[in-house]
Amino acid sequence: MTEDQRLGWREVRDTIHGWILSGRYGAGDKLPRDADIAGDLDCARSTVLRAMQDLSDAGVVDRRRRGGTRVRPDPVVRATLDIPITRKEIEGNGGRYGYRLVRRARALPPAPVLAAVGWDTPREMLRVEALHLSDDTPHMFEDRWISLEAAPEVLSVDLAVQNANEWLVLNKPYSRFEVRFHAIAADPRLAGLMQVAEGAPMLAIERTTWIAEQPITTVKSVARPGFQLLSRS
Amino acid sequence: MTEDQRLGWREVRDTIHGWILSGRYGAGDKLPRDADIAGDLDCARSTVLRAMQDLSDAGVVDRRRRGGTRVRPDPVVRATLDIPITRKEIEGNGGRYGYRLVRRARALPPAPVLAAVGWDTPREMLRVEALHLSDDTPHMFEDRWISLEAAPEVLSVDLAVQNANEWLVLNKPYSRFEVRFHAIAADPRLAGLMQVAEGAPMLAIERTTWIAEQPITTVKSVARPGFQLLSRS
DNA sequence: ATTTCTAATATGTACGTACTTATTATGTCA
DNA sequence: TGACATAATAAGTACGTACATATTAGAAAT
Repeated sequence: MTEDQRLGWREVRDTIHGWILSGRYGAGDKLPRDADIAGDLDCARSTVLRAMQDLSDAGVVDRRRRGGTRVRPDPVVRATLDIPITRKEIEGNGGRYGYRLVRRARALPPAPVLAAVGWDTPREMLRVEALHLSDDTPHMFEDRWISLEAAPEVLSVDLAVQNANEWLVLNKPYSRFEVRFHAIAADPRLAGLMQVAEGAPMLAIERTTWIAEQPITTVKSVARPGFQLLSRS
Repeated sequence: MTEDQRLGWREVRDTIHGWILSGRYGAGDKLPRDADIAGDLDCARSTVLRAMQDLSDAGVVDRRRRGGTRVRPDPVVRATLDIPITRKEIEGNGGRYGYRLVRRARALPPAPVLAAVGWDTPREMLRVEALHLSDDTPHMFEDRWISLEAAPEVLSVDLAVQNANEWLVLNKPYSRFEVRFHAIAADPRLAGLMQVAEGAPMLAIERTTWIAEQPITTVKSVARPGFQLLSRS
């Protein structure tokens, strides 16, 4: 009746993590080989491997093929956060979703946009500005630039009706993306669009997506004051 | 000579992801059983399992034990971001790290702090305010509350010398945490401490950690203007 | 019709083997 | 001493089997 079951990979992970937290292995120290740990804990090497891969994903240890496993010298807090489709987020909070196209124009991207997509020379892109509304009050403003090379079909989409974000999500898979978060002050135009005081602090989320090194779109979304991004566990 | 190797789990993952992106399986659709996919793609079920678990982690599909695998109806962008130890971040950017204790006092936590740690009734905590400096200019200000039940030893640490964050990282492992990001305006006191204009927009990062349902600490860190959090891939 | 039990089923876990691959020692030659 | 090839090593991948476990569909009972 005593709990003498074999260890599962989560238990193995927590055991190893415990060794690190207790100081038995400090920052930079080399851990035993997977095979030896497996022997000590009486489980299969593949179980230790799984445990170790989880610790590696969590940023607790570094693993290299012949170099073994070491405790990461610079512990980080690794947060995973989900950025939902704005419509879903609003509807999930019980709001009525609304969408308003503010601007749609072909234009040459300015320097910050070029930097975001990683281009040296400007090439014409489609610029789309839009407001997402929750119960008719502004929830988020987005200023988006779309590559006409990666997504020429977007020119024939009626963006007054169809939300550019959702069209892209459905039609333009990406292989790589980058997200930045920072705080900005509402300039007069943004303040007017979002119906907030000029200079109000707002959370900006900048996202860029690529497919095979070719940029698809870059977007700066600015959220309603009070908006929070949350990540648990 | 023709590339007729068996598929690896990443290739299997990308193949399945391709089915979803191409619309062959739409939002909410049920995918074939792992075993059938394994048969179709000529690989082991465990390889499909691995691929599927990756897609599940990435938020692309939902898996349930007897219910099978379905395409997630609400695609999300899942970003993983590393929040480094402030000292490491400053030193990594080539700055000289400095630390200044602003306040250290026992106090009863106000409502927002109670809400963050999940307490109903206030119990005395240690409040620590500190500035992190890069080359003597303010980089980040933190307002921290530490549970005296979870970490009574902190009372005997000289926080004028030792940074509370680093002491906690080294001495108080946590099992669960929560992070929030939002934008705030600098109030007069914060503006003075951070040497920015009153009302300047700043990125606030609020973190709370628990060990076995017992809160350890909650901290609100406010970063220098221009500070960005970045997440790739 | 509603609840409760039971069986079927798809994913999840664990194991052990065989083989691959990246990386690091080390040993040889110039 | 340094450059370069070579061998040793530890993690990574793939597979197949056996079993565990959650969940759901359907049958049986109320």
